[in-house]
Amino acid sequence: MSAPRAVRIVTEVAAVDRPFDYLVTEASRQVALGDRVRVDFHHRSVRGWVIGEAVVSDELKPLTKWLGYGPPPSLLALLEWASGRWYSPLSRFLISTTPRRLITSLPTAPPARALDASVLRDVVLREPGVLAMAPTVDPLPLILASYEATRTHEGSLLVLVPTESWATRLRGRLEQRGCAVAAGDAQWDRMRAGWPVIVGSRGAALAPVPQVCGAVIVDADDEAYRSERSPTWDAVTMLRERCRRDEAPLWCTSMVPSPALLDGQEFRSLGEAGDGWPRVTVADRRHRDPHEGVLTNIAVTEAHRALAGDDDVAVVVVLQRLGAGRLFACQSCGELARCAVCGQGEEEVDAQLACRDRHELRANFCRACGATNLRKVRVGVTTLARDVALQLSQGVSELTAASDPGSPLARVVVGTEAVWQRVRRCGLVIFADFDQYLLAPRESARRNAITAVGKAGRLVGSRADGRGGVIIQTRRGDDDVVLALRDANFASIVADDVATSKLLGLAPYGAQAKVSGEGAEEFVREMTTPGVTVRATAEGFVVRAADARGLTEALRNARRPSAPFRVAVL
DNA sequence: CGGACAAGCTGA
DNA sequence: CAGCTTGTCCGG
Repeated sequence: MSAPRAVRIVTEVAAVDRPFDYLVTEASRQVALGDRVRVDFHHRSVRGWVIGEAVVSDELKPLTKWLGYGPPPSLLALLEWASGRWYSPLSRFLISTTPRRLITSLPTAPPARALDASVLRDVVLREPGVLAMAPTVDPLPLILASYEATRTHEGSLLVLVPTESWATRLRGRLEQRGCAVAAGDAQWDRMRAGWPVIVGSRGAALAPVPQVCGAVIVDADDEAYRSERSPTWDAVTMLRERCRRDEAPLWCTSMVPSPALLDGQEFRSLGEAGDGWPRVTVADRRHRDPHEGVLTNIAVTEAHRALAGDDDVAVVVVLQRLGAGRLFACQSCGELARCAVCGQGEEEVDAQLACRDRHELRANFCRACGATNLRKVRVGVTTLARDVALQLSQGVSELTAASDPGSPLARVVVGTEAVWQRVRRCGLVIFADFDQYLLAPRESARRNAITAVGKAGRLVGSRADGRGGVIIQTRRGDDDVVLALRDANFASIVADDVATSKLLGLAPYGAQAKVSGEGAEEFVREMTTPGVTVRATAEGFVVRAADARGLTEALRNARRPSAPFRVAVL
């Protein structure tokens, strides 16, 4: 008979964000940190996780049963950090790393085998950190180099790509070259056993491997790495912390690194960056016939050339959809109506014009030439598809996120950004209305615009291979972003973004959280920590602090309100 | 979250 | 005042 033992348990009941202690009995076997157990909790039988040891006392109830393996101790510690960092119950994070079925035994992980010399021929190892990588550059050599550099260290290599379909393809390519790869809920036991390589999307940052020996995040600025639902954690921040704890190197690639990704590091380019970008033609609509169709003459000419090629899908016309907002343009000079304060596109408000933030409500006239004939210039996918079909005399497929993924595509496709998922290759991508990107009301709008062209480049190929091209239809032909795209040189854009982030106190030069809901006001009223500021917005409140640590502290120290509230840490 | 228990309401 | 609803408390 061994000495009595008690453990600290967190239950699946998210609303009760507090651990409770239970006695370990002979029946509950040798429970270890992270394991899943069943306990009687307040007249209910619930599942939970062991998160630590506890002091034995005769007031404790015994835990009912050992259920199976949970996250390894190192991941458990990371999740505890994450629950503070993103202000969320620990059980929320634990649930997201828990397999659907119970795992009661683990396989033995194979060794991380050396790769064939032939596979490594063109592979160059890079220093860990952030690498600017042009969109058409294949990240595989970087991943193979990281594998080769870390495979003799204890632990697993985590490889993250933005989408599941990309992960599936990459998994096949790595297996073909001799890597033992595990991924997904179905192979949870393999990951828990420490398989050499893990490949996945955002969730792979929380793969249940006992130790990380290295990690690669491809396209690290992709929005897919941030969770939309609460908790709003992001894979880059999470994996940075995980690699720091495991003393493992982390390589991040990005088409145009954001200030948050760079995190103060210097911007390094991988190879001749410009060559990996597509050939970009700017069709400036200000200097064109206002009666020209939705496609400019140059776009029509290029489209016919692409249709003569042999790509299954020859032409893709992309329309960035922007909620209900509509842009207004002057019919005389072609200039867009923009807010004098913030530069965002303006929309119609009570027969006048104003930006989304309503900085200035003003009369309906053109700031550039004074004319009063402003006109809506935004169209939806359906209208656009009909007009494109007429202009090109071609059958056209409409493609949105709601489209049936199995439906066949015509040689001309008109759609939203859902096209990046469906179309693998084409001859020409036309951005019907690039201003929708340039004038989007977000700090990251400019980088999103560039990234969209990068994704187009993955369909049409780079300027170096000369296969296809991208046409940008815009009324802002002299915009920095448009010029940078034409020249495939983004150094000044990156530098500007860093300067803006410093000025506005955005990550990594400051931290903020959005608080909303009925109890939001009561919650933020408690925040009196020096250096922490609270600002009211239309949706609730924004709490700002000098860094993530200060923000975490301010949130944790504030008393929880009685009314429901939501916190989204950015 | 959800069961326990207390206080409030109702109808015979 | 039993039987039911509604509200608040608290969990090991």
